[in-house]
Amino acid sequence: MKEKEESRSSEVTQIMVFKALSDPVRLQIIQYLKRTNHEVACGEVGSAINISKTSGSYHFKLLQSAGLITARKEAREKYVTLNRQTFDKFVSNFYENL
Amino acid sequence: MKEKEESRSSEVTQIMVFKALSDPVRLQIIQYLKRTNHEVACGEVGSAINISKTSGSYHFKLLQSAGLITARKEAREKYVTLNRQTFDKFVSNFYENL
DNA sequence: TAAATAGTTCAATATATTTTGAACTATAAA
DNA sequence: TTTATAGTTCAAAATATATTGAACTATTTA
Repeated sequence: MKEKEESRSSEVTQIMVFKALSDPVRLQIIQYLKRTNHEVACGEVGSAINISKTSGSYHFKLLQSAGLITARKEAREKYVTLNRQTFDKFVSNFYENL
Repeated sequence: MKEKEESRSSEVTQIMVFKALSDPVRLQIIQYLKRTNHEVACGEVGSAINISKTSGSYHFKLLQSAGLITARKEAREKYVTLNRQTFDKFVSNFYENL
């Protein structure tokens, strides 16, 4: 039987994931998202952790392309949330999958 | 009761660990070390994955300071091995510990 | 001793990542 | 319909990482 295709949004690699995780700003974003534990607008996160919107935009995009967050655009705002699947697949099981 | 001190070799942080893991050369080193599953000299790893000794030296040092490998110097050679503890603490349990 | 081997250090270069502000798009509110 | 808000894009600048070769230390072998 054919392997189930990961409905990959343009291919996430192990390195993309670790690179995304190796920045203090992005770690703060992730912590914030885990704490709130529900969709939040980028702007809310950004002001909570005190970064410019430009910088926020950069970091959210990077987290998204690493598959660590999913985003939904509603009108003016972009709501983001953690994507557990990627953490499970690339982080928690990293060693075993090596 | 006082917390047990992590006999830390000059403090490993979450970010150091992820930074160390977000490079293709270092991932190859780690894969090699996991496969061999016992002490190996840096030179052996280096030639297996085809990198210069200077580059090897750089990457092994970085992996070491991130606590991902431990090293033992015997005469001319430096034997390295993976340090499971760091993987467990900072990688496998990353999400839970956030 | 001389030559070879394993690794480190250094400074230079190359490359990648992050931050910034200005200009932009799209939606919402006055 | 102007003004405000949320977010993006761009190019420039700042900063951080990685690669290189030459010179080095220490150990081993001839």
